[in-house]
Amino acid sequence: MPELPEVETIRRDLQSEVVGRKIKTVEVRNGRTVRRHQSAKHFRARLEGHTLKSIDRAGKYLLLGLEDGQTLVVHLGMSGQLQRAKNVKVAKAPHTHVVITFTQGGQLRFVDPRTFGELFVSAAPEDGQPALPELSHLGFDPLEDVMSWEKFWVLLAARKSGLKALLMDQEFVAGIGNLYADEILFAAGLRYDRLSNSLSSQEVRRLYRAMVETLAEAVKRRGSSLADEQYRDLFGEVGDYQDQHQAYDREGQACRRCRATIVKVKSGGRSTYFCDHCQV
DNA sequence: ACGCCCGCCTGTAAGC
DNA sequence: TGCTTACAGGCGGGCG
Repeated sequence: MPELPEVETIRRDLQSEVVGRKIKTVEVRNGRTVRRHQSAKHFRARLEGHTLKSIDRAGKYLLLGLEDGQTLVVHLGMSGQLQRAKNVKVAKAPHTHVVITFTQGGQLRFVDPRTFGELFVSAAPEDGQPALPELSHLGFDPLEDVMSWEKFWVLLAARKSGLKALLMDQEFVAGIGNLYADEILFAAGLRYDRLSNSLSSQEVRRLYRAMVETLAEAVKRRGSSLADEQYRDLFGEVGDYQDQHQAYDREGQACRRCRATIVKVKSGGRSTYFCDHCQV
């Protein structure tokens, strides 16, 4: 499932691949993907003829800035992929829902079997108005918005939530999903159900450091691709970080730190993997 | 305020 | 072998 490291990997590649390109045509092959818009026609009309100027990221959202101030927002959901097709004649993968054709330089394709992903265009901000009101609910970005651990402690203490639920709450911190929440909590040595207002200063520092370092290392490794997952980068390549996983999808295997057995429980309907010995 | 569940989806895999 | 069920989970909404 694409989380912050996977989205950031795609963002960096998009920067060299599509910035400066002009959109000639947009084909919507599955209207559900552009469900925020009144119609596929409306979505197309806002993009055609415009040039991609910048690529940013907010949590798990990709922000493709256009020269007129609009932003094409992409969320990959569970199974979304962006594919760079240099040649428009290359056969389209099944579940290709949106195809953006550039005036020169091929296509950008959105493929998404489970259709949880979406694309929408956010209007250019009016004078004095904030950009991207659709994403105003997002909390801080763990890689972009650096903060002191003391500030992080204040944020944690203001909540009385289980740590995993809090890490996955996009209004608290943006970009962490089920997989990286488990990896971060393993690295921090903290259980998923520890309450956020129960941490010592040492534990707060460990958690902040684990969050930043785990995500940064996963970006370096171009994200995680598991056997039953869909994640592929812009060029169809898998990531390398799955080899570094300490907890996620390792039920019954030996903890790489203490050799105890990694256990799996359900929490909030989601699978949670942890070491009952290392994580307290 | 918080935990938990559902519905939205499809592909894969386990179970009977 | 073949059908049915479970599971994967991001997100928004609802409920207790």
